[in-house]
Amino acid sequence: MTEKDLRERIKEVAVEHFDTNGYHGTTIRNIAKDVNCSLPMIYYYYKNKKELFDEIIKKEFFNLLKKQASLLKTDNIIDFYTKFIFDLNSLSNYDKKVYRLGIKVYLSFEGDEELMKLMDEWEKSILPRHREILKPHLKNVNNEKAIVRTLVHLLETMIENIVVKNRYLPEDEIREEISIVLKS
Amino acid sequence: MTEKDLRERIKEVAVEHFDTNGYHGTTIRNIAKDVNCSLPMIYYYYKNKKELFDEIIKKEFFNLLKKQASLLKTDNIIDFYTKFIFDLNSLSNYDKKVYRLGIKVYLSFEGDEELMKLMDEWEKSILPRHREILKPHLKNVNNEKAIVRTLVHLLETMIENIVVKNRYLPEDEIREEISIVLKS
DNA sequence: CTACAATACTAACGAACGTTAAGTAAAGGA
DNA sequence: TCCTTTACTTAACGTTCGTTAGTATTGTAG
Repeated sequence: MTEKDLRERIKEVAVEHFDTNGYHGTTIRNIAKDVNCSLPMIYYYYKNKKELFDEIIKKEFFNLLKKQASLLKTDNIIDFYTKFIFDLNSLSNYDKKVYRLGIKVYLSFEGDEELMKLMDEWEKSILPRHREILKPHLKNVNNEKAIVRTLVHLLETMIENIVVKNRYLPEDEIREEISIVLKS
Repeated sequence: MTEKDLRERIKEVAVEHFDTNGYHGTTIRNIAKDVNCSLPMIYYYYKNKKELFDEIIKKEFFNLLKKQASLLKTDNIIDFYTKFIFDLNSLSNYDKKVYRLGIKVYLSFEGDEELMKLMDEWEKSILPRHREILKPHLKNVNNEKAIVRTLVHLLETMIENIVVKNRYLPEDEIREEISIVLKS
């Protein structure tokens, strides 16, 4: 029965349900059924539905973001960003669903104010971080700020395509688009 | 009491609720309360909850898209796209919420398979349409396809920023980003 | 004035929800 | 051997949900 830690299994199934049916569309009963455990076991490991959801965003999603943000970068900036996006294609299904859920909260389609505040803080860190990465490569351009902004916007859509819409983006298409922005 | 058509008022309040709380988080009772009518009146004008939601997407959202897509275009392509995006800032609150709901369905965060299919069809029409618009302006470039794709991706993020995240995007920032892609 | 449709309401249905009370089974240290 | 802790169960609580049956009110055409 306890092939895997039950607490973990509950979370995995919960990700599935929250992703497919949304917070309000997800029921503890259905999670318990899929986990093949009794209903109160969910409450044994998690205080309530909201805490289960929060743990997924706060731990799973932000861990994913941090792991992704700490990727080593190559000296070729276009290679770096291409790889950064392309690797999302091979994220595990679980990670993709966690990511998807996170974006849902990021777009304020779900979650409460507390989670939204976490997202806002994260968002504020995005532009400066990429500006730092791109700084050495954008020395002799006058519209550096706009280029960074455009690139970040472009990255966002590509992430959404892969993670949210579950599309496969080929490496050369990613490279083409990034090049268009960075070689302007 | 009947200052405005009740059927219409129900739909307006429904947009508000679906937008804020999602499909499953929205209750007919709360809609009725905000409309200040009795609960069964909702069922008098709409078959059920799903039909109310569907009408918002099928009629309101797609009308909005069509209206937007039929905008007259200027001879300057950068002006055209800048205006196209910038004008979203001054969409009415109701239209913004309808748009937001539509994007939610577009990203398959909500709605059933039928609605998703409508979205897929719409999505397929996007690239060819912009390719047609851009064709005369991208004659002597070899990566025309990639540029169109990049532009559409960029437009998507800007739309999301304005409509979904409810940010104000200044005209010059929009113009800068579009120029970066189109002048490459 | 009357009859009949359209519009509105009160009240309630059964089902499903989040959550918890209360108890059992197993395990491990004293 | 007893006792405490951990892991788990059945059963039920009260609430709210979508939906509808049944009835009253209103507007209007004859």
